[in-house]
Amino acid sequence: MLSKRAKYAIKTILFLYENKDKTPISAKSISEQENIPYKFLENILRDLRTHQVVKSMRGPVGGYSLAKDPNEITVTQLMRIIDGPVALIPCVSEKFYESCFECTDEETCRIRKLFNQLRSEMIGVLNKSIVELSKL
Amino acid sequence: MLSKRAKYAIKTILFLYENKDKTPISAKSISEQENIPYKFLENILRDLRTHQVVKSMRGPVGGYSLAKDPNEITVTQLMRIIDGPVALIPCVSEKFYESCFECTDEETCRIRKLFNQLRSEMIGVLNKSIVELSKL
DNA sequence: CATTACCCTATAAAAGTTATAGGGTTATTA
DNA sequence: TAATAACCCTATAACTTTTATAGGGTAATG
Repeated sequence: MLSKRAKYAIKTILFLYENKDKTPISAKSISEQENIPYKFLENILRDLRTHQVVKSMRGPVGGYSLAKDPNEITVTQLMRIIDGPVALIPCVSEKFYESCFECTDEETCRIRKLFNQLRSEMIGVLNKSIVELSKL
Repeated sequence: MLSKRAKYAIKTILFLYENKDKTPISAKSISEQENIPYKFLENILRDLRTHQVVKSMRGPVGGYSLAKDPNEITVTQLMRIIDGPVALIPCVSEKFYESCFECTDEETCRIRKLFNQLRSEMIGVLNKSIVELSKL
């Protein structure tokens, strides 16, 4: 399951994109309009900032705006930043690989083959940019 | 992420299928050969039995065997029995639908559209039978 | 220089995952 | 017919992750 954190992150980025003429937008404002607990949102925004998806301005009239071309921001990226691996088992993850100690041989593991194929298909769907997502 | 429970379930069913000439097979034997904690396995087997994927025989020389044609047992089924929904958000789940109260309108929600498409693709990959999985 | 809004660390409440404990019941087979 | 092997069932413990909340610090605008 997608975590609420990740869902909030996607909603936040979509919101910033669709209101990019009004930026920067305060966390408080995002929180109210998207129904995201304020302090929880701040925490998420910090992650997004660390990963340079979002940039911030301090002081009154400060707030957040996208740090890069929205065509370059994908759902996959956001999921990886917030939730970690897209893959359903760690031994087929591209960015967060870990051997799963249950299986003795990765080369012949059928479960691994199936979930590797699954990961490919998932990324095919999720590699949509925020611009594309906005048009759905 | 796939839970260990689900992974154990898949391994168990695959094991029963590939040793179907020797059935019934005791939980103890499965536990040892597949490296699954015995009591945990019993618990998983109970779920599988309840859902008629597996049947059991008591007494000495008792154990477990597949309750139906292995061509009819799919990975999707096992995942649903053990982990619940395949979908990554509840509002697009076929078997475990729940409205996600964050979004106001399901019809227009773009996140929903994307994850609905994702679920379709996932099921396309995961609807493999144990027989097919065995051949991978 | 007061206000607004971002910034940061710590921690708590709740839920989910991964088992473990301890015993009860059934059916085979010696 | 009794010992034994194996399934059956409930409860709960240990651990991790998720979902926040608290409380204050820091920068920049008007």
